Amino acid sequence: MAEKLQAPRGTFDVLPDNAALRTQLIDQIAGPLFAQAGYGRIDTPIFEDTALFARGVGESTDIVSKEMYTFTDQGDRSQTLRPEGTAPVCRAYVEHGMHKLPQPVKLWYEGPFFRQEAPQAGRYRQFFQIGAEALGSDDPALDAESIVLAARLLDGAGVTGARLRIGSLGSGPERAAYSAALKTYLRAHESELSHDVAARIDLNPLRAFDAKHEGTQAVMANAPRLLESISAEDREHFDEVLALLDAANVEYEVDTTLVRGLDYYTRTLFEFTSDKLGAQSGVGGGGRYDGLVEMLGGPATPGIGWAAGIERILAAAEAEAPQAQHPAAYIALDEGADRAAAFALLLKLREVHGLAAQIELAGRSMKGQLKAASRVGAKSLVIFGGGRGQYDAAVKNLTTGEQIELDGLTAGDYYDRIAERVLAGIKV
RNA sequence: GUGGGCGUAGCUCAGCAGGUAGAGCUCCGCGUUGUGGUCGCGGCGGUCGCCGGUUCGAAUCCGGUCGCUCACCCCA
Repeated sequence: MAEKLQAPRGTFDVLPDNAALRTQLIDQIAGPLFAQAGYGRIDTPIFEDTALFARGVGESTDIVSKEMYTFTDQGDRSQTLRPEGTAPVCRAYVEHGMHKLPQPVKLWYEGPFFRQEAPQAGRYRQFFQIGAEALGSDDPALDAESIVLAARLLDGAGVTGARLRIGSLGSGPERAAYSAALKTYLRAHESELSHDVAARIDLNPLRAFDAKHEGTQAVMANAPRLLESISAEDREHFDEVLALLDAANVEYEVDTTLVRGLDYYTRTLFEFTSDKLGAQSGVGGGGRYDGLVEMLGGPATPGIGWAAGIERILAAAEAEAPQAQHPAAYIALDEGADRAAAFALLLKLREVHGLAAQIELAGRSMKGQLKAASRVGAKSLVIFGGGRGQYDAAVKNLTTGEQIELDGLTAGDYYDRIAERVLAGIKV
């Protein structure tokens, strides 16, 4: 038996109802929000040099170490399907010399991303994200503006009850000192930690805070906190971000244990969660990445950004699919009708009169055509007669049931007369 | 990769003390030999995931395998 073909594991088809929901989110909600805040849209390639992610995202991250879709192209170059959006945007910023533009440069994007993980609720191998990046300033107001945008997007999308957790990772020597202290602490409790956490004490000790493993959580409850050891300058920056969020009426919880799985984050870090999503509770998140652009070969450039999962936003929002457009006219064909004339009318209604019009395409009975017209919500029905002497065509208002019969198919203005009736709902 | 749950019509599911398959919804037709949304009747549609075993006989029992799903890990 031929094997059944289906969408690859962890991927999905977006069918029309769902597509309408997505289009609405991106075009009606996100687009205007970003435009208002001075963010310009950017689209980067779906795949990039593997080195971009290896360097930018970090070798120690799960994303780079085991989740990338990497392939070798015909030129023997290692390419990778993008697993996240920040590194590519920074690459584009450098490549196009955007540091010469007025700073900060604000960019947003939307599209598919790829990570080879075991799929589960809210986690896919191809998933879609909306993201925003602002480069070239470390003003805390930029952090606040970015976070407010994310919050407003979730609001606009109908996500209720989302929690915003926020923290600061600090920077520089304080962060390095903290990292060393945490490693020492973790090693002292190594036997109580989960296997995974113990194995990456040196690679990425911070992620121990994120473990669900009971023993690990018990250890971490008493672990030293990064937020308490950041520099005075970073603390001041963080406090100002919080003050601005207060001013914006954005609710948040300061979380001293907040960590994220990408290496490039510094200072401000945040995450939106919803309890409507199962184990994958994160709707979106982001933070500051003041060293990333330089790491990618550009000038020292601070930056902040976030990304939110479109599937997760929609799952948390449970929004209704917008209604499809109702056609103004549905053209039905009686047996023996002049099909060419009916087709010509169809195009005339669309192209000359700008109407949404459909024509019978499935060979249904007259009764079936009436049902079909009703089902698609057509306002009017145009019936082409079968040349049995009754009429050439009839226009029926499907709401009122009124019907008028029009003869004179060969007259030059015949289609226009029909269109007139359709537009007027029969009466002229 | 590891563990739990599940795989029967397009969709949602029933059937499982083993006797060769059903419902609802959808779709199409008829009821009005030219006219709809309700209702009634009828029809289309399934190698019961796949392979093997037990049995006179398996969708129903056993083994394997594939797939889906949830969870761990991690993250959008």
